[in-house]
Amino acid sequence: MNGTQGDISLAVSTVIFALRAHPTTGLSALWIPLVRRTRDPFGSSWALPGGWVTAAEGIVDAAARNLFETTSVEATYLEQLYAFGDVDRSPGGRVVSIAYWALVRPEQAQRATESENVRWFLADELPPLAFDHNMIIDYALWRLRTKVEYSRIAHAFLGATFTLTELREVHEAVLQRALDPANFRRQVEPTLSPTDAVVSGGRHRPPRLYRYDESNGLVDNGPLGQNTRSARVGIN
Amino acid sequence: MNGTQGDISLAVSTVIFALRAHPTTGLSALWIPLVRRTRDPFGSSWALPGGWVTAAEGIVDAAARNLFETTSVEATYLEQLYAFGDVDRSPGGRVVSIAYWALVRPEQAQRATESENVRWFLADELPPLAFDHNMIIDYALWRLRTKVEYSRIAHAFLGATFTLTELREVHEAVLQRALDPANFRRQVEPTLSPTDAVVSGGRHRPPRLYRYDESNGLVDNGPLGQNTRSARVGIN
DNA sequence: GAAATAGTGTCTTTGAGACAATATATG
DNA sequence: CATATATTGTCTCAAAGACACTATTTC
Repeated sequence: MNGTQGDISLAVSTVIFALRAHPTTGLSALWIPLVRRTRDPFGSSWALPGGWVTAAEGIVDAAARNLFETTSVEATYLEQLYAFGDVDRSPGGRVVSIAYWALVRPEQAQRATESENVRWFLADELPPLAFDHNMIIDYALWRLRTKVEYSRIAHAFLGATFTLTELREVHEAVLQRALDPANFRRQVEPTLSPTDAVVSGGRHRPPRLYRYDESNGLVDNGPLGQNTRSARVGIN
Repeated sequence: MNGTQGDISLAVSTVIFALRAHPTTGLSALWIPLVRRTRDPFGSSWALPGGWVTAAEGIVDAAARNLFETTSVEATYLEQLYAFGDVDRSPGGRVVSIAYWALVRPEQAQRATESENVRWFLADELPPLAFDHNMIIDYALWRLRTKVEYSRIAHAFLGATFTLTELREVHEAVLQRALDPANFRRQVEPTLSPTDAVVSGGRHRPPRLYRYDESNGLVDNGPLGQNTRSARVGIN
């Protein structure tokens, strides 16, 4: 038995976050790549990358595939955000969209090169987008900012090793406020493993490099932990 | 343009929580109504109430409708839980289910009378259920228990006015541990409005009745607040 | 006034945050 | 040794929790 519907289309869309310098302040800030639509509805508007779910793939796989196909990016973290299913959210047809949000590292972000159809926008300065995509991004931003405060999600923006200042600057970029270096250190250091290496070259005391203690996951999503995708962090 | 799929069915399922006395301890505990399946797959197994999403209704409306049709219950709180979309989660067909969770008050819970096809189970003592419904319930339980600690969601189990002991017993039932009455009072009292009424009749000092300060919502779901359904609490 | 729950007071511990002080590189 | 950031130390304040104590009703 296959239900009485069949005229509902199922799509996925993904809010992709990466950190880059803010054009005016120079500080690290959140950016999002958007794609230009080529057809109606909302022809030529900017929209979240996404596409249809095929029968042969799970929804999280569909999100990862669409993410890569539209932006050439592979995410280090990918989590379901929310399913949007109001009747009138897509003019001209009934579409239920399952939204995901993703975090990518700077190297990956560079792969989503700007083009006629892909452009990066500051997460807090978006133009009006197609469909309900402004609302979806608002919600993803809220979730990211909330989650940075009670989990180690910030790690997904960084490589395998990092200094405490680098980690702090990720938090500052996401939360949009300065954090006290001394207090920040005391909060996160117990969850980290120091390495033997330091970063020399600056004209000041060289900071130590840390790595995450992999024994605990990045985020506690309860019984759903396994449904969230986290790329393995390189062995070194 | 309608996508390249069309062989994916979209369903909703809802985890309904109500409080009732535990059969052995007598304390308040979480119960869930389940429905017996009548067809394969999983014929005669117990399953979450739910059904197909029709093209004419939003997904949250579909959840509310299925909830009522299968159990005669109207929820005071209804929130989206998660979209489950693994390829193999439903033998014999591709089904993506959007799960919701609901809280109902005791009066409403009584409307879901036991029958051959509807039975209430203790949330922590469930038999093996159809599909991935055990996992869905585990996640709903986790979300409820997490949310009780940082929001006022417990209110959805109670009427318009209540004593602090009644509210504390809701928290205790959900969290499965005793809470100190004095400390509990100090934590929640600032969010409540006292009424002039007290409850007399017990052979002890009569407790005051409180109502919620409606100026703040039950839960902060960020930019999605409006997508969550809360029944209005009666004026009195 | 005995019993039972309602409600208040108080002490301890813990964590967050502000901010001073010390450490160690480079040039 | 001047500079700049790294790292440690210390103080204050607020919230959580344990638990003693007082208040008010019914029987």
